[in-house]
This record gives sequence, C-alpha cells and structure tokens, in this order.
Amino acid sequence: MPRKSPASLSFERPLTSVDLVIFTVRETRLQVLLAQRPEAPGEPYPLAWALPGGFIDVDRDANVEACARRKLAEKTGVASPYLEQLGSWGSRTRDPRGWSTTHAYFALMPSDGVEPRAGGYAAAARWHPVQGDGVKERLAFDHAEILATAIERLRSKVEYTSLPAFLLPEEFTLTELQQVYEVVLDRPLNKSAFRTRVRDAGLIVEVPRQRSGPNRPAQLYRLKDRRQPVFFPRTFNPRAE
Amino acid sequence: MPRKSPASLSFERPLTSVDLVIFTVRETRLQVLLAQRPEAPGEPYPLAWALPGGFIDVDRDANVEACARRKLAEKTGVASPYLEQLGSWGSRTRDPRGWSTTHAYFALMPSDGVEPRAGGYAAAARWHPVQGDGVKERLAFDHAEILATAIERLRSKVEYTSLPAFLLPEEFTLTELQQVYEVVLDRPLNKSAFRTRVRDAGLIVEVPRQRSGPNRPAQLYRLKDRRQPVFFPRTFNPRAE
DNA sequence: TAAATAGTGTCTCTAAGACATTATTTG
DNA sequence: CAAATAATGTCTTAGAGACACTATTTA
Repeated sequence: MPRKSPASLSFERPLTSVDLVIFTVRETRLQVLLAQRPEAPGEPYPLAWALPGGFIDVDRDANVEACARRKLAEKTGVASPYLEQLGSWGSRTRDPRGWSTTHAYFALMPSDGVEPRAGGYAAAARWHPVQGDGVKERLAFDHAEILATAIERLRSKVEYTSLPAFLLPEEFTLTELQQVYEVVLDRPLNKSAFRTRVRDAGLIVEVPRQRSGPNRPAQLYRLKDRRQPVFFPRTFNPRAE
Repeated sequence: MPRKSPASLSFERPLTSVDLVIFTVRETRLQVLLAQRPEAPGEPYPLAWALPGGFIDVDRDANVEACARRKLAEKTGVASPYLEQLGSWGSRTRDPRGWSTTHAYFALMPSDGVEPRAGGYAAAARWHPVQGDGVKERLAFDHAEILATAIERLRSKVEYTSLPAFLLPEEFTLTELQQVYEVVLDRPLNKSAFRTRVRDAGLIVEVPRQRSGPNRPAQLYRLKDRRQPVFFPRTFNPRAE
C-alpha cells in the first residue's frame, strides 16, 4: 500500500530533463557533440563536458520529443535529422540537486555545414571523437553511461539497418556509404556483399550525377526515405548481436 | 536562450511515474496484466483498465528501475522476472492532472503460480489476452500506445532472441518452447530449424527428467541464464524486421 | 599507359525452410 | 499394434564472406 495518497499530488516531484547524444562522422571518425557545463553558482560539474540537454519547460514543450528537437535545433541548427529515443535514466543520486530523471535521445546527422553553437547556458559545444565506448574526457552526471549505451545501440543497429546513411549528406557514393559503416563498426566489410545488400534492400535511388576524381567516377545516390531506416534480413557478421 | 534560469530550480516540474507492461502466456495466448483505475475523487479515468504503475516515490525509490521492480512485486509477487526498459513518454496532455512523464518497462514471466494482486489504489488486476496490437478494452491515458509499442518490441525481438523462454516455467520441453514462440509471433515455425537454432545457440541445458504423456516422452530443459536473452545469428523469417 | 578507384563475378559457407522419416512411449 | 508426439535427416535456398577480375576515369 502506498503511504501517500496519489490523488493529492502533493508529494515531491523529481527534476525532469532531456539529453541528446548527437553523432556525426567527420575526418573518418565517429564523433559526438558535447557541451561544456556552465560555471555559474549552483551549477553542478562546472566546466565539465556533458551531453547537450536541459530541463523540460512545461510552458514551451508540448511533449518530450518536441523538447528534444528544440534543444537539437538550438545546438546544431539542423532542423530534421534522424532522431530516436534511447531510453531514460533516473535516480536519487545522478544529479546533486536532487532526485532527477532524464529522457535521452540519439540523433544522427551529416557533418557538413553543422557548426556547434554555444547557446543557452553552455559555455561551449564541440565534436569529440568516440574512442571505444566513450570519449577521452570525463563526463558530467551519468552521461558516460548514457553515451556508452548510445554507442552500443548505434553499433548494434548498424549491423542490420541502414542507420549510418543518416550520417551522410544528401548525395553519396556506395563507397562512401560503406566507409561510414566501417567507421562506426570499426572493422572492414566485404565490398560486393555490401553492395548487393544495399541494392537489394532498395533503400537508395540513383541521382543523375557522378563523383569525379583522378579515377573512374562513382555513381551518386540518395536515400529513398530520410526519416526511417531500412532493416536488412541478416546481420553483417554472423558473430554479431 | 532559455527564459528561465535553471540554476534556481524554481520552475514547475512534470509528474513522474513508472508503468509496467507485464506479459505472460497462458491458455496458449499472449496475455498482459492490466489494473483497473480507482474510483476515488480526483482520479482520472475511473474504473478504466490501465497498465499497472504509479508515481515515483522519491523517498522510497533509489532509482527508476527499483521503482519498477517494487511495483512489479506488489502486483505479481514475482521477485525477479525478466525486466527491460521500453522507453519513456511525456507530454502536457497525456494526464489531465498536468504535464506528466512515464518510464515504461516490460516484463516477461511464467504464468504458473502468478495470481494478480489488487493492492495499492487499483481496484482489481487481471490478465487480458493480446489481440493484434492491443487488448479489447479501451485503456486509460496513452497506455494503448505504450502497450502497442511493447507488443511490437516483443514480436520484433522474438525473431532473433531467446526472449520467449522467459515466459516459460523453470523446466520446459523444446516443443513447449516452440509453441511459445508461435504464440507470440502468431505464425507456425519450422520444427527442425527451430531445434537446430536453439541447440546451436547454447541457451539451454538438459535436466535429467522427461515429460510423459500418452506418447514418446520429451526431454526437459532449463535456461542456462535466467537474466539475459541470447541473440540468434539470423531472424526466423527473412521477411521480418 | 600507369595509377587509382568503381564496380562485378565466382565460389564457398552458414543457417533457415519444406517436408519426409524414424523413435519411443501409452493404451 | 495403433495412436500420438518426439526427434532427426535430406534437400533446397537466401544471403554473407573471400577474393579475383574487369571497367573507366585522369595525369
């Protein structure tokens, strides 16, 4: 039996925030956008790196996802990247200011033309290369755990979905697409198997253009659907989860 | 720029709850545990069926998962079933009492020996058969959406993991295991392929007992690990997500 | 024509699907 | 032995992996 009557709603409420794990690939590395914590009095983890995010504003945000999109636009200026919910975390101890919960989202976007914006209370925002299951810097709150979960989810889904395509600009070659897969998975993939799989899945369409270089030009493609990933019938490596 | 200073923490906080989607298989059907909403004044959706759950108690619950386990034990008496986070929902309108968020978990348990308990403020709790992407009854709040997400997640994971094994009692035959898969997926599976897959995955061990009937007795097995599911190298049906 | 990368073909291997066959119990 | 279900075997097929080979551009 609960000791308090829920009907009264007079009990203490946890803090509620949203955090974003924003991935891109630049310089052939998987990178994540981090914001530096403000130094203002009362702010925990001053100057530490953290996932961009913040408290839900019950007046401005109609729902949690809208809050995530708002913060995403504030940080990156990108209007409609791929966004999916990662999960939620909440405990008495994760924030020194009290019982708090956070709703974590992860976003994938091309790196071209995205310059991190400081904005809000964050002192600075910067791309950080992913190394193993995190970044070099020590993160604020439980953000290392959230980031590790996001990386794990991304790597796992990359085995059997077209997610990495959202890390590329509008038009790309099949080789570029394969390279993004290889960067995220951190292992080489078979070329002909990769191309057959991508073609059979019907997730891309040719555009009437080619990428030129000091070699045979490559056919350019774009995604059929920029919102939803496609699922492949098998994982890449039978050993994978 | 935020209009309010987060440092003060004086802004309004959403309500925070946890909801459970508890699945079992009984009478060869997938069933979900629902609780009836109380009729007390101030309570929304009186007498409607809803997912069991309730507000986080910042004094009793150390974290969100602990809160979920507490509520699970209150409703079913089962101490350690399979439990995984499903996601979170939150909006200004999902609860008439104000901006609210919920952290949804889904649990799998054997039906033997579990009698739903009323407990707490819920008037009654009962197993409801799953039909399609929900149940026959109209659910309170946005619980139909949460339930549909849980069913989708379960069906999807059943294609490539050993999750259904958590719906069975400690000891089971391979035929019983296959039947649970077929109930959840709502389609027949190939017998020899199923057995090869389950054996090769090494998720079960023989117990020195057999199930007798008016026919050849069947070997009994138990799970090697009652906590984590095993991932298969491919989905059952190549057509699946 | 050499360098470089794009793109394809062949052969093998793993595991699922269809379906038949054998095995072991009870009545 | 008949009935019933357990358990296995055979053959086919889809798609990944390894790796060689051909194609097309620029310098």
